Amino acid sequence: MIAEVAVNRPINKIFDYYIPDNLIKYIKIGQRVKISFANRKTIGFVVALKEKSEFEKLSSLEGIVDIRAIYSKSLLKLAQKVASYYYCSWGQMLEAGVPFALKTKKSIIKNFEKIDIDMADISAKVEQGKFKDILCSFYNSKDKVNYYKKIIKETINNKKKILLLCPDAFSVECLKRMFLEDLNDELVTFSSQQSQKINKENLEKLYSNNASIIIGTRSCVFLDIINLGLIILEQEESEFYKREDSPRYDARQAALFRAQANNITLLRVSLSPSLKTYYQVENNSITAEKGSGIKPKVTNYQLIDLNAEEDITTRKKFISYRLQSALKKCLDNKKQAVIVFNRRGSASIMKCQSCKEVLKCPRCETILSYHYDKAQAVCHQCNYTQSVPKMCPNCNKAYIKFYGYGTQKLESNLAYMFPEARIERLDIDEASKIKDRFKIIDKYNKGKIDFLIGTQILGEAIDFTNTNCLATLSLESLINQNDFRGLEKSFSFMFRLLNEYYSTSKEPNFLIQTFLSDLKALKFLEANDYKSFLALELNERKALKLPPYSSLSKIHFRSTNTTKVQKASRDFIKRINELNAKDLIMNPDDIDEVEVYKQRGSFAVELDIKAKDLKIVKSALDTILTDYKVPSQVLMVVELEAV
DNA sequence: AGCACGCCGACT
DNA sequence: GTCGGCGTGCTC
Repeated sequence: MIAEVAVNRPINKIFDYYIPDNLIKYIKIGQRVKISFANRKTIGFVVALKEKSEFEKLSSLEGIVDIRAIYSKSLLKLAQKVASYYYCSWGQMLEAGVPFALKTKKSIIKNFEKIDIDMADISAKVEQGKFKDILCSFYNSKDKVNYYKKIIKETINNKKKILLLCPDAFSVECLKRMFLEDLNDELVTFSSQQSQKINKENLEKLYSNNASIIIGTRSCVFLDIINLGLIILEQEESEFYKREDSPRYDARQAALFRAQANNITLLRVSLSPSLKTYYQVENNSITAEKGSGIKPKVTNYQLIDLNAEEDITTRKKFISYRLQSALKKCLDNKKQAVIVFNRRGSASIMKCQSCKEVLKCPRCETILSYHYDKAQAVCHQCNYTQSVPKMCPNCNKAYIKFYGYGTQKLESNLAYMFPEARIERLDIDEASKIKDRFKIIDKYNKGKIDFLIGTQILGEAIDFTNTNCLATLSLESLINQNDFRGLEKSFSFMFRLLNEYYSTSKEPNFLIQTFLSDLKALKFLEANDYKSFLALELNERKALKLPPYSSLSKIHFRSTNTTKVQKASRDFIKRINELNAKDLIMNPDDIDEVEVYKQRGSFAVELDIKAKDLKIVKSALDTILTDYKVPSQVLMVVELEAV
């Protein structure tokens, strides 16, 4: 017998392997197998079995990795579809979908006699149902979770299973906690932050058909689930659904393909739907369903315009008088406050007083931030860390001076202002692990913290009941000028926070302290009118022909060799230009305008391909990438639909 | 992706 | 003379 094997290489080809007699009775489609490929030992995926091969000089399989097939036939098909959509090989996509529990290479099985689980063929059963694509929005996470519980029970009653996809490991843990009481026996969770032991136990539980709700991150969209009846996308607006490295697929797109193939419902859930989804609702490709709950009214809203604030010393401390008095009132009344500030560290810039040289990351060329807890300069891009030289390393004439604010500086300023207050920070420096994040959140929820300073990692687990002050100082840092989606992202975050806060706080005060006080969008925040905000933003995009009124994809080239990235990207531009494709905009379109930048110690180029719709971009990429070979030592990442 | 093969330039 | 650059082709 012959196995058709897909390998984790950028090769659009399937390779035949002879199955040795002793393995024939164990081999299954969807299993991983140990093979020798191009003189190297590697792992491949069995995508089909057959009696004969056209190829004459076949090698034999060297072993079977999985007892149970990790992919059903329909999942293999799904992976193939997603692979061709995102321009990677079948094998690369299958590799990206391997369950967390099976990712170690230790799982190679030596003893083939102890096989007792054999469920691989059960999922051949085809579901009868109807495909639907629905957006469901809520004002707060409590309403959302109650709705989840209701729809999960309904689905379970129909003897179907639910795949609940989360953007990150933190959300997986949040939902797990919320479901634990009611649904513990039915629940399994998967994430890279969970221990390997738990991931394994849960996979075992899923495979032995003892789980009805499967909660997990991105790659779980490829989990083999028998009788899947519903896919939920939690926080559908989150960018974390997109994989950062190649294959740069979007789990939301994969989930859509899966729902379509299985004739089931894809439920997109959000407290602040993305502009793209909202646009699709407007154009009737997604159905909007009204979530339960009442829209909270915004009261005691204060916009603190830093341009108008008179006291310079206060401004220097970055805490305005009005914020200071609101915090004092909180403390006096034994109430809590949450202060949102999105910049980590203490100083955000370090500059020589003489030559004006700024300390930069040698790997990324980004500006380093100072973190006083470590007493080190840190790159927020790649985590590069160095000590701060006393004298300027460039001119050796003067001291390095610290400018700008971060959460650590804010914390120390608040501690100076309110020595009696219990202040803590919730940022990646303070809580890099999810357990630590929950420790801080639980402490706050128990009333053991007066002021909590948090970055955007402030999740949905915070209980605002006793919080009488929510302040944000983050508007300017959230609105990233380099990204036209900065406004959407920052306001989506603010609306989410605002609605959660006003739904739970008994005596809410909301303060926005900013220099950007005349932003139009702020009015919609005060009115809690997210829909009008989206409409405003859509108008802006329409005028500038930006997505969703156009389709923007990116081609990334990376290498440790500058000339090689430059050459590769120039060659790519030439190929695009030779197509003479109508309505296709390449940026840059001139080979002399290629800009190489530093990223984590290597060199990178980013090319934009823009058109009226995705079809035009895809047809150009189809023609170029079919016979395209990425030059050696260069990494190419196709980022389809970059926004 | 890696690696081998093969064809041209600039060096001990 | 040969060492080494990288274009092309192959991997069951």
